[in-house]
Amino acid sequence: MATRTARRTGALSKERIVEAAIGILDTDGEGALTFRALSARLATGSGAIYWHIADKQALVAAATDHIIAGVMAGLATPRAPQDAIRAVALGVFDALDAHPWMGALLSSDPWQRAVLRILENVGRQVQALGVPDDALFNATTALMNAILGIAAQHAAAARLPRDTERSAHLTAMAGEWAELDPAEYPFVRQLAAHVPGHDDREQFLAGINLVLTGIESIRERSPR
Amino acid sequence: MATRTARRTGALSKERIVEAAIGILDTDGEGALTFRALSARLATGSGAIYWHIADKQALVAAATDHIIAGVMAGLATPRAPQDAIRAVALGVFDALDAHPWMGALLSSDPWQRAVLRILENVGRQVQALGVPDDALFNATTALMNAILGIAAQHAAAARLPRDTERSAHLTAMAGEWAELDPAEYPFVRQLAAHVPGHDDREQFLAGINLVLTGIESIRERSPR
DNA sequence: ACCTGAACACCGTTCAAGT
DNA sequence: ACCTGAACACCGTTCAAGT
Repeated sequence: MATRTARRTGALSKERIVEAAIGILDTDGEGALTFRALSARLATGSGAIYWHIADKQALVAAATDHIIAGVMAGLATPRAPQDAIRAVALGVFDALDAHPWMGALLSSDPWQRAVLRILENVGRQVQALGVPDDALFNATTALMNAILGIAAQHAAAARLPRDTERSAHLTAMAGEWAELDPAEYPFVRQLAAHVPGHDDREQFLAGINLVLTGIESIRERSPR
Repeated sequence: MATRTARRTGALSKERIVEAAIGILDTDGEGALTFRALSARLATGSGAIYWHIADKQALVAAATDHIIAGVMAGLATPRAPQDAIRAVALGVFDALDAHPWMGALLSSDPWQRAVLRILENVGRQVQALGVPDDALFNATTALMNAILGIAAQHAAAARLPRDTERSAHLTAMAGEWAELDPAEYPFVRQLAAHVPGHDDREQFLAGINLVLTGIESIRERSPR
């Protein structure tokens, strides 16, 4: 009887759990992901989830990995390594835009699976760029810092609950910045004035390009 | 009667609370900082703290700011902007080594006070470097990413409870890395082989220098 | 083997009541 | 104005019991 496993449109599985978690995170934010909410959505007991996943951290890590794996698989692979690196970076940027809750994990756990996926992809391209072995680690880390730095910014934005509260928080922050002692914080105040008008994505790409320029100049310095 | 305010070696204050919090965080890690533990250490009621500080996030932010402010104040200011930038970066690095729990906040809240302090300091030096206005923001952000990237790494390390558990976790992680499919993760595996032997601080400084090189090459490209 | 859901051991935060 | 500490409204996780 094949109906046995189909009792509830298929039994619980790690994949089903991860997909449900992503649904909650995307719709209601990271604060809404609790084992109670998750088990309600899956029409199961709250303890059942632990049969398939170790704990909450593993759950969020699996959700993040699920999305990053999809991004990496869907990437076009351009001829030039520089373009490939930009493609990876923008892929992560756009994924963060759609799933800002990933920022918290990506920027706080440097050795988890999703980060290793990005690292592998970036590292290979840096290698293809002809960067000498002794600079390979530094160059790749600098690019990862640029990518994960934007993850941190999305994480910060994701922590603000809802749109209304979000804009309230933003204006409160802008007010706080304006009140910074001009004698003590001239640079930050000058920078803050430029923030409202700028395009995040373009800004991010410019940061990646700056690091690429730096890597290039190292390569020129020690040819072969 | 002057004895009135001295009832309990001085009344509660934000500063006393922050210092007690730092004590707990340094000794027992971020997991140990609870309002119950904190109020016990201060010999007060758990609700009393809320009279002086808004909530837990504000408490950790104040603790981080307290330490970073001290670091920035104690900095020697070298002649060359590059040296000044390196001094700021290493100051933050060493503070993170002594107080790894700061990593979580520094790497996750880009607009909090402690981060603004670092940003102000770095930004001024980048300006002194003669970087043109249109590249100023990018150059400073790239340096901040390098500094806050190391904060994230310290945060990850700080989350591991005690030394015994820590080394167990590290070997478990090394084992996990070794088991990564060699066909899928050649770069990560190659990099992992180099990790055990390397000096964190030196590595960090090399990353800062790479970004400085990149900034230099931008400056050369568009003089004045 | 897989699932249930009550129970456990915590949290941060609030607030009526005190001084 | 400042402090007390019980109470509230949650959490993640465990585990005896079921199928």
